[in-house]
This record gives sequence, structure tokens and C-alpha cells, in this order.
Amino acid sequence: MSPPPLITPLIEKMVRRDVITPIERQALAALLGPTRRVAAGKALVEPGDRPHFSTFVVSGFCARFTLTPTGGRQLTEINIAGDFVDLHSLLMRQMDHGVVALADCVVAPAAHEDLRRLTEQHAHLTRLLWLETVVDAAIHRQWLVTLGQQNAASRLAHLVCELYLRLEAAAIAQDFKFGLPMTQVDLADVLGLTQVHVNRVLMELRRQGLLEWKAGQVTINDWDALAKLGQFDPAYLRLQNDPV
Amino acid sequence: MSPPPLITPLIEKMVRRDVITPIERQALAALLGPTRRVAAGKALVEPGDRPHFSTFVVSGFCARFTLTPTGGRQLTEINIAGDFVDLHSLLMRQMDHGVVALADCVVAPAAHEDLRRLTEQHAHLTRLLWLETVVDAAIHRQWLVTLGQQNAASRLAHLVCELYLRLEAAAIAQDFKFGLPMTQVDLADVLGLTQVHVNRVLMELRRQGLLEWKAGQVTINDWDALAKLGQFDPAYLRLQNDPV
DNA sequence: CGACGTTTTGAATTGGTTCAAACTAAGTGG
DNA sequence: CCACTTAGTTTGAACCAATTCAAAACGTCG
Repeated sequence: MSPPPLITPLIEKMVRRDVITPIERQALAALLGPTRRVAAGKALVEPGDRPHFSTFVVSGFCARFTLTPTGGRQLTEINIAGDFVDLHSLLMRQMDHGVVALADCVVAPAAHEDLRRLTEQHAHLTRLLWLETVVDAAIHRQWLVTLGQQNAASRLAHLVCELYLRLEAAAIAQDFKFGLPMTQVDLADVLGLTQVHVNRVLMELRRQGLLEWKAGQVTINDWDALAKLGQFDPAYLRLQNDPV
Repeated sequence: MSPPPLITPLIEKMVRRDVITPIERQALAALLGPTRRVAAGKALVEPGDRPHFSTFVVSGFCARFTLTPTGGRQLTEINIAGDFVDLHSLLMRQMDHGVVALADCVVAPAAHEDLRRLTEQHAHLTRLLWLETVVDAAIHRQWLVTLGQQNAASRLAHLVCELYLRLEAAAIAQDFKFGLPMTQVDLADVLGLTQVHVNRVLMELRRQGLLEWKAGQVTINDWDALAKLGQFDPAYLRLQNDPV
């Protein structure tokens, strides 16, 4: 028996949405090149790069980031195992953002040449890959809503709910517990807040018994209350079956 | 001579990025069904809808919106002539947001059935349509940066710069002037601010001589200063030629 | 002219920032 | 195995950008 291919977490995600044929599985598995380790804090992709491959996350946590001229940093999406962090670079050659490893990661490249050939030969698979980038956009829109309309506690609650559901869908989390290797500074850069304020809000959520968060381990103690506080509705994650 | 097809503004945009063959032009033009007028303030698409077609903007202004349980409204993208407002609904069937006409619009449907057939027969055109949704995501990311990292004046300046460049690319604006039929309430819902504060910031930009804005007509008096204030870098709009 | 949508102004309030420092945990090397 | 370093978290107090609520002014259209 050979070990499961590295692409497995992506196939798991796709299978929730549609039927994938053995030929399609094979075509996906054939995309990935040799894996590479990236240490926590290192950038996988720099803003402005013109990669000739897209990077797939085999394990670990990373985040898309944009640096501002004034020294700020905004994280625009958290990516986990099974995600492509820059699939869009197949079409938008120059990276409009960078990607940083939040924890040690294992990643694998998918050459644009091979991806382009896949779009010529596998229309259904192409639509499923397109869907991956469409879900990225839906996540961005949802974050816009939280940044534009919700206060600090609500934003933090929303983020925790999103991460849990995505990790659960990838079979990385269950029972309302998950490892989340992010510092409060990272969190602040996601939520558009200062690190100090993130700390205060996090303590308040702990005090209210909604969640625990220590040593990189999160436990959600009251999902309903957290989802309500965060005004969380998972529809945008598109985790239901609905063939494309 | 027949009049130019309704799809023309989209082709104009695509031609800036890549070569489009006559056959491809024909395939795109064949997508659009009969036009429909939508009055300012009316929704083209409601959140939660499961449309069997994607809506193309022939003329006018519209915006994607999300309503929050607390009565808030966040606009997540402004769409202009040549944009699909919900191309992603081909793949993510249930709308995660609504679309409202900011001014009177003319729109046309592209049946999902026809779009899906196009993905089976025209791989290159499929990549160009995919790119449209990828640019939407890039716009969302950029807005996340402005909401998360920039103050009110900077956000407003950024928005004006983005709209001008997109309108100019669509040949709807030139000479740093354009019609923008948005109220200060709409603006507040884009920028994640209150209407009152938008008013104060707008007056301050006027006072500084950066722009004029009256009766729905915007004139940018000092592009460089506005772009600097808004930390505006147009790379994310992907307006350069770069074949896919 | 009257009405309604929109913009403008004022004054009090607040959620989040800023800056500075103390505290805790986890290495690392002597 | 303990001193030292470094990264991350927690606390305090002053401050400020943006909100809130209320009302007045403007514009335009029937």
C-alpha cells in the first residue's frame, strides 16, 4: 500500500461538494511537486512575486498578508491544510499579497503549466478549482462585514467560529477543540485591532466562559453563544453538497 | 451595421489583459439574454437566492451588500458596466450576499447552463472569466486592508482612486472626472463608518482641495495627493496585459 | 408650496488606541 | 540545573478617532 497522496485534504473538501471521479483524483494528485518545509514566521510567497506555480498547504497554518506603507500588516485570510494559498496566481500573475507561515508548514507546488493543461482537459475539475478561489472571495467578503460592522468581541468570536468549522471540515479538529498557533499580534492583524485590545477582549470572552485559549489550544465552551456573539452563519463556507 | 453587443465593456476589459479571438467574442456575446432595467435602490439579487443565471451589468452602478442581524449593511464591492455581479453563483449556488442598484441600471442574464457549456468548450475563455472572479477577490482583499489599517480619510481617498481607475478602464470616465451616484449613506456602508463621519471627512478632503463632489459628480483635483493619502497602488486591479 | 431625501452642524460619549511597564513561559547555553 | 534571553501576554492610565443623538439646512421634484 502506498501512503495517501498529499492532495488528500483537498479531495476531502471537494467530495463534500461534488462527486470526484478516480481519473480526476489522479489528475489532482499528479499536480503536486516535491514538498518543502517552511518555518513559522517565514514567508512562503512575497508580495509582488510572479510565481510559476501555486502553493498547496499539506500541513500547518499560514496567512495571506498585505503590508502598508505606514508599517501596518493586515492578514486577509487564514489558510490550512488542503488550501491553495495562491491558486489565483495562475490567472493574476503578480501576487497582490504575500503569504506567511503562522506555524511550521509543509507545502507543495503545483506548476502553472500543469494547472493550465488541467483547465484544457478537465472542465469539471477546473470548475471545482475555480470554486476554491470563489470561496476565498466569500471568506474575504465575510471578513469585510466583520471589520466594517462588528465590534472587537464580535469579530474575534466570528473568527474562532470560522476557523473551527473549516478545521473540522478538514478533519483537523473535532469536539470544539483545536490547535491554533497564532499569537495575539497575529490575531490583531487579522481583526484590524491592536494587540493590547485583542488581549482585553480575549480575556473577556474567557471570563464569560465562551472559550478557553492557552498554549495554542482553543476550546469552545459555548458554541451557540459564540456564534451568536459573532453573528456567525456558515453558509459562506459552502460546505454543503451542491455539484458544479 | 448592427449595434455593438451588450457584452462589449467586458470584452474591452479582457482585451487589456489578453488576446480574444473572434470565436471567443462570439461565444461571450451569445451568453447574454434580454436586458432588464432596475431602478435605483432596488435589489438585483437577494441574499440566499439560488439564481440559474449570472447577472451582467450593461450600464449603471450597483453594489454587493450583506445585511447584519443588528440592522447594519456592509457593501463589499461596487460593480460597474462590464462587471458580472454574481458570476460566482455558477459555482457557489446560494448567494452569500445581495446586489443592489445604486443608480438606475440595465442588466442582462447569462444562463448558468450556457456558462457551464462554455467551460466545457472554451478553456481559455473560462480562464478569463475565472480571472474576473479572482479580481473581485483581490478587490475584497484590498478593502480589507483599508478597513483594517486605514483611518476614515484614507479609506475614502482609496475608494475614490479605485473607482476612478476602474471607470477609466471601462471608458466611462476620463480627465479625473466621473459621475458617482452614491449617497453619503452608501459611502458609509462601504467604508464601515457612520454617515455623519463620512460627511465630515468628505468636507475635509474638499477643504484640502483634493477633490470636488457635488450633484453626483466627482472631480479629482490632486490625484497624487489623493493616492498618497489613500495608500493607493493599482496593481490589485490587474489592468495590465498578461495573457492567461 | 410642501414634502422628502440628503447633507451639514453641534455637543456629549465611547470603543479602541497609545505608550509604558510588568509578568510569564520556554528555550539555550554555561 | 540554574542564570539569561527572548517571545508572548497582561495590566494601567491618558488620549483620540469615530459614534451617537438631535436638529437644522438644503435641494429638487410633484
